[in-house]
Amino acid sequence: MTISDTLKNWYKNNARDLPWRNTNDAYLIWLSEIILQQTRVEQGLPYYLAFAKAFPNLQKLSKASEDQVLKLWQGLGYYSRARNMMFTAQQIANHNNGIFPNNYKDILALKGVGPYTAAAIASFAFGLPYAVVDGNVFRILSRYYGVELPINSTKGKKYFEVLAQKVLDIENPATHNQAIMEFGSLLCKPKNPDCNSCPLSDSCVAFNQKRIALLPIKEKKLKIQNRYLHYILLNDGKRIFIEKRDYSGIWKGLYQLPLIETVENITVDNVIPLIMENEILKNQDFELKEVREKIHKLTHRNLHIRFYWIEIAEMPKANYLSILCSDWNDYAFPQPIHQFLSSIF
DNA sequence: CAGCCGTGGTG
DNA sequence: TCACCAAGGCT
Repeated sequence: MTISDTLKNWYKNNARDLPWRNTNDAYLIWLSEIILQQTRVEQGLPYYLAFAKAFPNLQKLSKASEDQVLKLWQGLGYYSRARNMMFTAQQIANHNNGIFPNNYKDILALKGVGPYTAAAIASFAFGLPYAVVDGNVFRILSRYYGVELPINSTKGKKYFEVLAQKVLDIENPATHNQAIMEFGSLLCKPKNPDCNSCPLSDSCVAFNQKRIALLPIKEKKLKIQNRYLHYILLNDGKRIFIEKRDYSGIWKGLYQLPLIETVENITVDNVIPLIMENEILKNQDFELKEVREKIHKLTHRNLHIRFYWIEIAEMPKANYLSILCSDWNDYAFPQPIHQFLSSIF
């Protein structure tokens, strides 16, 4: 019994029934893999179902509007994935006769597709012998073989790539890849792995040396910085202003309320003059109805967000998109803004 | 290549 | 509570 045999045998008895495992359609497999990047199955599943329904094939996706795609992607995070997916769909539709590339090199060349996703698509859709190396694989291999190289170092990544490829069952790459990831996801978990029922524990270096909790090793901690965002909900009873974010920084291409960003965490009283200086409220009478605060934590930022709910007699002329309050949910908003608007309207 | 890019679950 | 981190990739 190889480690792959054990994993596949375990998988046969423990696999979840997931929709992208019941198809050989490269488009649907690609869609699922993009959605699942840095995303839990439970979180990505409803998005996959919605996308597969709205865009059952690559042609349909290639003709979609960016706003439509971003609206479907709303709440999933890492919004560049959605834009890269559109770019790739259009490229394949327009320059490759709509035919999804069927070899590793060409799959890897697609925008938004890196080594992991290329190996996943190549093996699941085309049965090609490429080992996936994701967070699960890092964890399983580092524990089973007792590898102490940091998984986020160049040296470590290279080492685990080679090791994963060596362990791969080249006769059954698709099943092997599904099995090793499912095993890592359900049994060999980051915390409290179920070593008591693990079929590999006898020969697992980390288990035998009681170092399960110490592996895999990850170096460096990223520093979390603060940002201070002041969003203005300007409302005349019928309409509000919104705008589309640009394609730099967070929340690329999503919509937001008129924004003032400050370098420091200044008080509400000190923000009011800034609001009054803003083009949309210059020389206007307005009433500040309510201020709400929320700290929105990203992986690498703490966003200190304040919403200023301002009532005004008549919407001024301004370089914003004026929409009906009742239509607010037609637009893709970042999660904190979506939650705020959802509590208002 | 180190920093950037979301959201939500977990212990 | 809070650090960790999940089927990573881009620049």
